[in-house]
Amino acid sequence: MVTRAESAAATRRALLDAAASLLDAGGPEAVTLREVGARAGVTRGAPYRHFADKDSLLTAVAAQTWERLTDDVHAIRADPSRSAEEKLRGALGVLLHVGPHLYQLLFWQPGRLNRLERLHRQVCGPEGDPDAASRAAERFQDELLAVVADVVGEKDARHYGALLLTSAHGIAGMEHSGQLGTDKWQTTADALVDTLIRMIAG
Amino acid sequence: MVTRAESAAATRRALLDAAASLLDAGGPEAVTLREVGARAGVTRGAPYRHFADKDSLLTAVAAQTWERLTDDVHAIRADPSRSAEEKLRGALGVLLHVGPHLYQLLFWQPGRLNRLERLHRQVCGPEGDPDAASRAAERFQDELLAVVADVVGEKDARHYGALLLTSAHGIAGMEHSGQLGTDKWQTTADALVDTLIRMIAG
DNA sequence: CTTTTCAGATGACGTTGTCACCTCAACCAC
DNA sequence: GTGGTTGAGGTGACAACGTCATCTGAAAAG
Repeated sequence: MVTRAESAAATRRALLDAAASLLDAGGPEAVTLREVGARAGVTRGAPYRHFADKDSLLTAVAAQTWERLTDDVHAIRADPSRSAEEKLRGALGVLLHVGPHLYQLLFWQPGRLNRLERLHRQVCGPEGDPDAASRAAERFQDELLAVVADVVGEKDARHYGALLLTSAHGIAGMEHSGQLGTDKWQTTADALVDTLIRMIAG
Repeated sequence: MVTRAESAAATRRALLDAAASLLDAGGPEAVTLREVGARAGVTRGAPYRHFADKDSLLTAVAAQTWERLTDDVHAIRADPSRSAEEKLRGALGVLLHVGPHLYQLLFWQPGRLNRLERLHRQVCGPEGDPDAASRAAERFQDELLAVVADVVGEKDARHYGALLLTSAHGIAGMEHSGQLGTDKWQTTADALVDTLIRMIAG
């Protein structure tokens, strides 16, 4: 016997998984609410019982992904067999190993707010609550910040943390657009991360 | 009296300008072929006389933008009143001052090839010609490479050029998503670029 | 002048996000 | 138990979009 809440939660999970799977495999254009619904075993209108609109669904996928990445970095941070520098390399590697399309979603911000969100902000005041995805991304950045602090010290952690995060972000983007392996640069993401860490820590 | 070629060239220019303007102002979702056509004074079907499809139009906008940026960097490189380091700072600044939506287009790659392009490649052989946008982007990178070489020397130019380009790319992306001015990092794009150049050149 | 060419207009089609409305089984108070 | 409520999901419909086939008219070519 399945209760209604269980069924709904399962459907919501299935919708998120289907969206992430479709995005990872076929890119943003492959993510249609109709196909997401079909993969989750429901029809095109059902997602609107769980998410305000398509943007909200994608935002939820991003939040879920950020949480997974945060857990990954947390696990690396707790691994006693790695040095501080190796932990930093691993933490940045977590970002660099996300699939291109899913990665783009992590740093994507939805368009204008839809009707429902606008109503929600109007009712709960302009300070409703920041995006769930933004908060999840912030937790990831906190974990990364802690790893950086173990390498360069608490004092310079913010400064070098921002530099490392932005640089890793750019390395990921350039790699995903296939512009790192060309004849011009002839380098790899790993080599660039190595150079960065050596410049900062070494 | 306007000849037909002149009229067609003017329409093509108007289409490109309209697309760039719409993208810059309203983001990707505001760029519809119907609105682009209307801004250019034609109807929705006319763009297909100048571009294979919407992706080709956007690619042409990207190519045009890359060429403008290349000229900007070239002008900075020829300015005798700046030091090599100042030229490098200026060249990276050219990238960082592109509007968010237009910037995203620069590093965007269109989806699957459409029918017409596929036919073209099939007729002209698999080695038709690489994307016009890719070639324009490569020319920009050549200019940047020359600026970097004047700072770190010819030998290390490729290595540090890749690092600078990827890092600047990431700084731009994080700034555009509004994640640099937060309480967590409290830094600016300029400060990060400064740190980078000081680490490499200083 | 006749014919060809080609930029542009127009109608149509399939797909998509979204909403209003309907259904029906799980839930809840009594 | 029973009757009313709730809420997940299905369905029809609509507007907007990219795209194509077809038509038109004027510039170019002969």
